[in-house]
Amino acid sequence: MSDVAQRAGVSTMTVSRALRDGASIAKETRDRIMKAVEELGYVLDQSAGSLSSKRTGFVAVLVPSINNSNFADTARGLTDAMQGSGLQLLLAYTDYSIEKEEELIESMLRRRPEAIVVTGGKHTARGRKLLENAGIPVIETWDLPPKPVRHVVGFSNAEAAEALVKYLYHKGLRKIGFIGGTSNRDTRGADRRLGYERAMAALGLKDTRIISFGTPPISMKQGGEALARLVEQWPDVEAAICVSDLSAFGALVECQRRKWLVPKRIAIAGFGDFEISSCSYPTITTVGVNCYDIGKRSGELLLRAIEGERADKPVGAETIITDYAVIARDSA
Amino acid sequence: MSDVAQRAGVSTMTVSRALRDGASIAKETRDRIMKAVEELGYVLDQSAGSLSSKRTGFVAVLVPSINNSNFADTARGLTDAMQGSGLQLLLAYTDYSIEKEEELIESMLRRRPEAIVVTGGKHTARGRKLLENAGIPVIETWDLPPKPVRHVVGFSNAEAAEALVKYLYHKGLRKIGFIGGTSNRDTRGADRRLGYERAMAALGLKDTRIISFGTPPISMKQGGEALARLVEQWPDVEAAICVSDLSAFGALVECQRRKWLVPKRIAIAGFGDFEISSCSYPTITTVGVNCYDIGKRSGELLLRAIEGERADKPVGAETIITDYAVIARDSA
DNA sequence: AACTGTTATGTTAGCGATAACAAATGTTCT
DNA sequence: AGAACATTTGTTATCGCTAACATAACAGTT
Repeated sequence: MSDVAQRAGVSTMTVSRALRDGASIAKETRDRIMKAVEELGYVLDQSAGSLSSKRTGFVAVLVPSINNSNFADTARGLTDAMQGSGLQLLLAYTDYSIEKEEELIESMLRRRPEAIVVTGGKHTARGRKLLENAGIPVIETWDLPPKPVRHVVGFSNAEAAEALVKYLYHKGLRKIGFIGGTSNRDTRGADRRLGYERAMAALGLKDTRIISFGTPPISMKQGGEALARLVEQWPDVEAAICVSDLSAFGALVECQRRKWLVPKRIAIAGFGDFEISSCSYPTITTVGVNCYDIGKRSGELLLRAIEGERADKPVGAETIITDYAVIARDSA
Repeated sequence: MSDVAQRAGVSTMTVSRALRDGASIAKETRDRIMKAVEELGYVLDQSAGSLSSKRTGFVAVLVPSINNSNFADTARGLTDAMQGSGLQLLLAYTDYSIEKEEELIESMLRRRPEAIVVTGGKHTARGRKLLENAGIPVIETWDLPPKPVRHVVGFSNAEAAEALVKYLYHKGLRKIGFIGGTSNRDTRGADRRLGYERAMAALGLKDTRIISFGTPPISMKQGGEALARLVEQWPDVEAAICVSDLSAFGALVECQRRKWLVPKRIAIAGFGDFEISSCSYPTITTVGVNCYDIGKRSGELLLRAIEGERADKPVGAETIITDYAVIARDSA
């Protein structure tokens, strides 16, 4: 930077001002500096600037997987919301493990992000403590934790699954099964199963039919295999709710392979409104959950929260509940 | 850090050493320091450390879209390769625009990454200059640029598309069409179209049948619509090569909707070997391109390159050509 | 002309860590 | 015992930038 300053005949401070906006600087001087910058191919060192200004411009984001288009959409919503704010996403994926999440929280905090967005409300004890003591806005997404760390942008996965069960019930279906992954690593998946069980009980349907198969996130192929197991174990099953649209599609294809008509022989429903559900044949009934919106609104909240911190007026803990809706299509 | 030092009765330098590995420090002292760290909830400030050590630990990665599972796989390969190296991905997406890429290259370079990975070999003039003068290892992926900036990990999209045309030809198909996006923003898509045209010419098939529809990346739905246009314009068409598996699936579903048998009435082929192609019914013939491997091998190359820079022995420009293979399935 | 206010630039002192060297302590060997 | 070396810890000086304040230059007001 001092090279640039020398070339433009000013001090480094003036160069620094020229390279940011909002600073008071004569247009003529700025032009001269920009010319020098261009000639020397100088690129500002933001890591040094961050240290001095105590503003890194980072926002840490932890998602279970980037291969999941739902979370990719959330990340896109976040990026879009932060457009023009000078903030940059620091994205990492936890692989659906809260232990890995703990590690990542720590390594993210080392970068001194100005806010952190995590997926879900379940963390390791130490992970939670790290978040609480981070001294920056924390947003938990995709869930409604009973005891949030601070801000929340999400919805109740259990409630959404309940709504889906009720929809099927109104369609006259009674023998409804649920297909999901084995372990409880995927806490949102576990919540959906819980919602299924609660709704079944509330509707007076005593016999639950649950297949737990495959490590989350359960794939299309695994969805197909899970369906096979479901109908083998309960040949009378009339409908299958799948923990995600991917597995629902796998189940649907398994039916096609068997020449079973969907929803006549068996109804299929998914979760998440992935693109595939509106494009498959038949189209898949699912629960739309506004993934992009979760990101977008998290981003907006986070901008306000960062602004608040900076002005020494922290915003109170906010909980933003995002919409979900049963999307009735052809498969159920 | 000085708080920790005081509490442990040592200097900050000793704390710094305790928090990194490989430094010579007495086990007893380290334990005492770790205890103080734990008690105070101290988290190392890496942005300060980076400035001092001139090592940020960042690797910048630019992909067209994170919503595309192919690129997500590449990102996963990169992450996996860098596991344990202390390097962290700084991921951003260009939205298939080289102008946006230019902006992102600059904003990434401000963070002083130790290497940068970009998708494709086509950049704006300024973008290219920034990469050339960055003074760090540069890897271009997913392509074989005629004049690479430095390292390359990829394959020829044109050649892969040619192989697919030849496969269909050997199956006895002659009236082969191509479905892709409109603009040339997606340079890999354009390369695939080029490969299609070259192969058709080489096989003496004069009549190309090309539908350009939708802004890349072309979706499932658009794939369906594109197929409709293709058969409307050329009712005699026998096969459709789609620029990606997503559009191929859309095309396949459009056929199902019309009660057309695939591949009997029309054969369908995709590109990329997305999960859906092995799960749909019928399964989709496609070109597998080892997305994960591109990331993994880029990561490994990048580690070597960073190591080389550090030891002041820059590694020579390398070009790693990854495999692709026509995966014969049921749709063609 | 003297005062006030505004705008543009410069000066100084860090930000929080680590590199490089120096010093202190302990260990081994003759 | 004293030299030679290894191991552990401390000291000092940055890293490249920006905050905060100081100063200069100029315009407007009385």
